[in-house]
Amino acid sequence: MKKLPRSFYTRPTLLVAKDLLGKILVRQIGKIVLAGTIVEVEAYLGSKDPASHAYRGKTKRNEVMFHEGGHLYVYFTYGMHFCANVVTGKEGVAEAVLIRAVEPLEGIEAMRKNRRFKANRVDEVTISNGPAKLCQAFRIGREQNGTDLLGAEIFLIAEKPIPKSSIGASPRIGIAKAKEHLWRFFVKGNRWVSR
DNA sequence: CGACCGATTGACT
DNA sequence: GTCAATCGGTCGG
Repeated sequence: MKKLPRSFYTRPTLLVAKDLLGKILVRQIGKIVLAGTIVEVEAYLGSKDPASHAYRGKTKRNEVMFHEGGHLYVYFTYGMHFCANVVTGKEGVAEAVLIRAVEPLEGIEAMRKNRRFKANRVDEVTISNGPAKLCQAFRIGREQNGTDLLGAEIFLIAEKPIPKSSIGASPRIGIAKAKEHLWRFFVKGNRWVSR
């Protein structure tokens, strides 16, 4: 049960993305603890990546992407959804990894309550098998943008690594540009992986 | 300014 | 499978 150190996040983004698989996302809300295993991610490489929010430089919205690795970048999209990214690399490097899916471990009933829409349609898989779904379940929104992942509110803990043979790669989902890159990584066969 | 559209989801045919 | 929801960012005039 060890919190990942800053040095985990400041490494090259594609490396961090693959290593995030299998790590446990922990969210403390007062006395409530929510936790889940990360099973699907996508890397966004800032200035090198036309699909990244930071491709055209720093703005008010994407400024957290330029922070030192180990912060949380939360953005609002489609007029109703939030998505959470782990910022990677050194200060000034606008790279991040989108957390696309987690397998719930702890606080599952609280997560279910946090989800909007008809609760009877939220089963154990759909509770957190997508980037905006897990943000609802973990109560991550505007206020969590910029959160330091070395703090007490939101952090990651190490687990035994996923074997390389169990990690799949594919093009990223839902983007129009840079589809040639296989920058989506997921745990093969895991039920919470989206699609 | 105005028009367009997005790192998505849930509802419905 | 198709489509609306809903709003802030981005880009063109």
